[in-house]
Amino acid sequence: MTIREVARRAEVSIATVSRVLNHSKPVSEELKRRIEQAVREMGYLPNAVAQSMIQKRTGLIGVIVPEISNPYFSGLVEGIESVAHQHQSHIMLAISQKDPRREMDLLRIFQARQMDGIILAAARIDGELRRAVASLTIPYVLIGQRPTGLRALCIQVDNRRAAGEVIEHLMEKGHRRIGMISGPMWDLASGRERYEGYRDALWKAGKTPRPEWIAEEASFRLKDGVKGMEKILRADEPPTAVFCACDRMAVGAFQALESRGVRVPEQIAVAGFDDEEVATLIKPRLTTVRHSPFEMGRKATEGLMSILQEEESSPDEVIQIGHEPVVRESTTSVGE
Amino acid sequence: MTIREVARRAEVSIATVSRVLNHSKPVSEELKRRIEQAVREMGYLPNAVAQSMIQKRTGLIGVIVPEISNPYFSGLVEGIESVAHQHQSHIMLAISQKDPRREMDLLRIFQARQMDGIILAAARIDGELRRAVASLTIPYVLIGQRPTGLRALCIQVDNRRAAGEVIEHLMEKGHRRIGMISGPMWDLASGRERYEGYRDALWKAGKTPRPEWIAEEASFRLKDGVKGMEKILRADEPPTAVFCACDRMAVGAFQALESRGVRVPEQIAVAGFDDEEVATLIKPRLTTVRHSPFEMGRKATEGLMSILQEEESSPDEVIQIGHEPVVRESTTSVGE
DNA sequence: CTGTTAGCGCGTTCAT
DNA sequence: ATGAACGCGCTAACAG
Repeated sequence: MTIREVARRAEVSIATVSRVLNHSKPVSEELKRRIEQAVREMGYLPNAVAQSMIQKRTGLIGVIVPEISNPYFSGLVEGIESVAHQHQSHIMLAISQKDPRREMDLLRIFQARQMDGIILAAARIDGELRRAVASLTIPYVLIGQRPTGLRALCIQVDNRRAAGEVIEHLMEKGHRRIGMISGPMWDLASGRERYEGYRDALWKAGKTPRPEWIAEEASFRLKDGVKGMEKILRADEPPTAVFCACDRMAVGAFQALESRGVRVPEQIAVAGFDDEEVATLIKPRLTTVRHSPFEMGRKATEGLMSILQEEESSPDEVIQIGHEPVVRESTTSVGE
Repeated sequence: MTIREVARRAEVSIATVSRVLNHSKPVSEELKRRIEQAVREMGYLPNAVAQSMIQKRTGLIGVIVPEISNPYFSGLVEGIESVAHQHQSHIMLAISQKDPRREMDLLRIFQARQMDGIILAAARIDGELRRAVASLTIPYVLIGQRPTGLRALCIQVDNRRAAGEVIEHLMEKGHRRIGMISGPMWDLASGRERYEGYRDALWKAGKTPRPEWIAEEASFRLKDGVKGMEKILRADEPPTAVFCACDRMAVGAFQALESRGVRVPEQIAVAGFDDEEVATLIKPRLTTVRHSPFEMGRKATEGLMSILQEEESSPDEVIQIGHEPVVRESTTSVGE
């Protein structure tokens, strides 16, 4: 079923059919009628692959995320898709499982497949992957981090500042011994930034947290929160408040505290990060930082689209997405 | 950057370059060496769009889901992607927002874009959409439902049976007055199936639930669970156990019960469906039905792939995905 | 083994 | 306003 068959049926040339289909040039009412009828009768659909080849535009955005069963990334993808849809574009979604080699492969594949642009939300962009990104020949946007020495549009949350605000909140509540359950420092860039925000906020207040108050776990899962809190509770003089790198770990921390009979927030205040749905489902409800992965996805895609339209090269810009501390019952206590 | 330039640089014909790149025909070591060197030096990448056009195979699977910020669908997509990846294929992901018109548009677009196959996880497939699916010219797999009069491969959970098992569990616990908080009957197909499983299980046991024990809410969200439970509590003689169409609604039911000082499971037992992560995070932990959206995605894609390879037409088969009731503290009580 | 050529389906000149 | 012919980048069939 090609344009040629439509042309034959309508007894016109393929050029005329193309003109009617694309409204590219005026065509007499008579021929237009015959062509539209033929198209309708045959249920003809233009081959988008052939169109892409000529127009040198696929209307496809390549999206790489480490995982998707995680509200952060699914929200991100939903934001991306919504803007792509507005621009008549579609997304090719690939899940890297945090594997840098797979991420590099995907960059190659997306280039070969002539994506109009790429949105990369990799766990960490450095080493070989950083070089691969740098040598990309198509427009791209980075999510969640700003790799050094890479001119690019980056969309991220100001993790450092947001974490600092949580710590300030805890200090206002009177807490002086504040610990943190952190994920791996070198996995997600945001992990390290949240730790630095914690550290610097204390530092600015003239405090230095004891090493025993800081648990650096192997991943960001719930069980790591459990382990982290258990570790912290073993300190000679445990902290009165603990900041967790993400809500999921905070839930784990809750569980560890509960199984030891430590009450939140009366004995230990707990704060998280991300404001996932679970933050309002557990008791006490969790103080955390709200931000919008959906909005990040939107902004990233809008940025990409404007690059595509204006034919700009990489704008080397960082767009910070808004965040907002949300105070709930898990930190209403006043420390010592 | 085309194959022609590579050929020129290696001083061979484009056909020879193609042969080396695709290992399709033997080429002398000498030429092979020169070509591979040229490819490396130029960083040449074959244009996958041009390849698709010739091979009549894009290596692309179109995936339609109503939403993605929902563990069910993100798990599904992750399963699909994992198998697609094994088969060197990629996925084009589209989010329909449950809009049947958008779903129909997407079917057209996916056909125009020459997808190798389509996986459709629509909320409901009927009316115009059902006709659009039926007239699809490319292989497809349906997720979560079995529309009448449609020969197709369908992957689903046996919602009826699973819901029945939950009810049986409740009856074994001694419950005789069992209610249900259901979502809209005509939105998701699974919603109705779960209700029917509930109804039939009671019917088989010779019981007929009172209408006041059944709350049919407008959607499957948490707040609908709250409303549903409030409604049920207004009954003259409230049930001693309530089955909820999904875990999220069960959480809402928990909240409604808590705000009224009704204790779970001592005064009312509550069960859910889906075994989302939250089921183990709330207290008491939720009795529910575990099944694997990831596995559904895998099975769907494997089915699709075998259709593609064997050139079979629609196999008109229903594959039931395993499920397993998970009994936790929310139903440990013994009813009256 | 290697090179030349003919399309894949379509948009777009260029004549008419 | 319309049609014939070319080419997008590549693979495959055909010669040599």
